Amino acid sequence: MAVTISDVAHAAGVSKGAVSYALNGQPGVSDATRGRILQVAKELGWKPSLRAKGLSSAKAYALGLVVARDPKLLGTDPFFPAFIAGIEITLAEHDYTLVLSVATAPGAEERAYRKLADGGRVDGVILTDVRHNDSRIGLLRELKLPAVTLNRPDADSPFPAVSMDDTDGITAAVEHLIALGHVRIGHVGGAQEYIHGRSRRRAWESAMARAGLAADLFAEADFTAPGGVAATAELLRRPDRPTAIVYANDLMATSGQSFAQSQGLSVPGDLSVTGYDNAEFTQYLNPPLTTIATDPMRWGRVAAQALLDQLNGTHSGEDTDLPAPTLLVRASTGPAPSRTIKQATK
Amino acid sequence: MAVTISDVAHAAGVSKGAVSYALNGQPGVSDATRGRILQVAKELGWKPSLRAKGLSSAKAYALGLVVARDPKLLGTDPFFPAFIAGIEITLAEHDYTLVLSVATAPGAEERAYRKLADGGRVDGVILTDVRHNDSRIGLLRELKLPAVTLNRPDADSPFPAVSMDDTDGITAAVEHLIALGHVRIGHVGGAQEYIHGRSRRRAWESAMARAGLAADLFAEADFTAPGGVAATAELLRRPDRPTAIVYANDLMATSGQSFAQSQGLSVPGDLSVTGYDNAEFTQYLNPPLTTIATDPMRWGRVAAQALLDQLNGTHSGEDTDLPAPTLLVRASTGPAPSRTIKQATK
DNA sequence: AGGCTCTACTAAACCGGTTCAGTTGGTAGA
DNA sequence: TCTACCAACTGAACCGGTTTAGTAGAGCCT
Repeated sequence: MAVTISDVAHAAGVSKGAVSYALNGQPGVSDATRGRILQVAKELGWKPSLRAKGLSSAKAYALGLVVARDPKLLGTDPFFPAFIAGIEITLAEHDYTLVLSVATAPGAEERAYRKLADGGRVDGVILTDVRHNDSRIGLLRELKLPAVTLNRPDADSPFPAVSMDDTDGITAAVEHLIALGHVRIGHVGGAQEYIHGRSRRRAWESAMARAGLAADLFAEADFTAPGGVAATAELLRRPDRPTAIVYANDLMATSGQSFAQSQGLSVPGDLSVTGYDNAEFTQYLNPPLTTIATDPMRWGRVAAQALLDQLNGTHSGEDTDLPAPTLLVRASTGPAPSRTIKQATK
Repeated sequence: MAVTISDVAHAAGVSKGAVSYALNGQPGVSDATRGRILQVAKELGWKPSLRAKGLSSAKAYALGLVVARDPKLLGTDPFFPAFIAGIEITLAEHDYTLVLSVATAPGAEERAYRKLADGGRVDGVILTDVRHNDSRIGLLRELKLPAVTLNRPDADSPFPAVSMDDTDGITAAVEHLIALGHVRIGHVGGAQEYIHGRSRRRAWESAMARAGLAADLFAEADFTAPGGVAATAELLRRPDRPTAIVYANDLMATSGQSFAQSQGLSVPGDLSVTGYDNAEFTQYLNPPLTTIATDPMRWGRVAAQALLDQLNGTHSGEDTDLPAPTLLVRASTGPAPSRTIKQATK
């Protein structure tokens, strides 16, 4: 329908091949001819057909991202939109596009990867939310789909990783609380199925151990708000209940803080709380949340670049380490209560 | 690299054409032959190449969505992730994929649409965040790119719209506040450049007029949290400051409520507050936010279906109306204060 | 002058599908 | 028995690029 390479060739009085060489900056045409062809192409408003290009060069000029989340969780996590924006910044510079799949139903995730791979819709994918012994590693290997993972999987993975350490942030949070005099510091973890759920828990354990404190106040949740409530309730029910809780993400911290307040506890008077992610709304909570400020946009930018490098063979093969996120102290953390612990009112 | 239609044809002892007919359910092959071909194709693990299919049938089998937002705002709006999930649900049923573009820099938006159109990367796009006299309508017309708009643009648009009325929700919020005895009900609007910013403002004005109340407590903001703070500050500075504020979205309501509290006002004792969207975190605010519960996922599902219908010519050409979102009363709204107005403490 | 190499280009094959124009064989109708 | 027609299939063109093999002509060397 639009103007094709043949039209340009005809108008410039050369063959299709010459036009292709000229437009791709390849040798095989004189500078004079190249200039004329480019001129004609511009005049005719020629735009290369991605489809034709893809067919002959066996590339899709697209990267894939499969997000497997509960729809409820999707709208709340501030990570993805910023992360995707970062990916786009990189892709826009390379005439690639992003194909996004959202898998909400169980089993839909594997189907989504297969769909992207089978038809050759994408040239590679970015793997987020890496899980313990993640089955997707094997799947992608089987599908022969190049990939980049966010953080290094605990299972053997042939794919380069782009990592943002979460140890430092959690450690800083725990040390901040210890400096405030807290001793019984609990941790509400994300699903331990995720490696970032695990690493944050381990970071909390290590920091506690280094300070000679017992890391026994742990409750596992699932990164969701209701999960945060349940886990917080569990910790507060303990006879030796914590005076501070380090949450594995902002959403759980938000709902946990809200729950504690509804039980008559003052934050941070009776309970200090820290989050993770620095979602924008956390600064408008009452009190504003002490949290750990990550940079998802940068993560997206770098991950996309690593994948592109891998596709054109210029990737070093080594993992990339991003600067660790830092602690952002706000008003949800304060000195440990000096009085004897009083049970939370039921 | 993979198995092609020629491989299947050879293995089944027929021509490429016959295989194509068989696999697409077209007439021209006997049932016996068709069965044999399908059998062979399955055995060989044949998957059609999207690229080849796209080239010969002049389709991309993909829909586009361009999101033009400030990166800061992106992470906070609960609308998009759920909306995109809805789109995916529909697309997954039709072997289409979603190409997502995020345009953060000014001017990037138009480039993004051109990029999607030029190479033939997508067969159509969904237009969100429709603006007053939206220039994208003309652009898409020029690019000959089929589209569906979310809500009907105020400028002349040839594209079908999928609408979710926001009048009812805002009206319900205002009436709820009036029933609680409020008289001075303000409105913090979103950017009036957006048609949903305008329609929410008009809905507030109409509801006030119907109750015989003056609609003079308006402050325009931009749907962002800092904007909500500024607009709230402006309204509270007025001598006849409002006892209730209807916000055009949750993010502004959240930051506005937080700001009012920081000024020593009690919510809802001194000031009642309503939001719009029902972002999950709003139920964990202190107090939980009265807001309007929309259904972005359904919107995405229906919009994608409308676009697909349009592409294969089965669209009626009429706009689709979705059920209006409803008011969700929580604790941020309460009876109007009976005492004389005291100035907010500075 | 003949042979050689190099540049600049053309013609055609190719990617993997769809689709159109024929071809074949069988059956029905006269 | 001859024609007409139809179902079932084949071969080739086609989509719009890339890429390979081949060629014409210029320039250089001996």
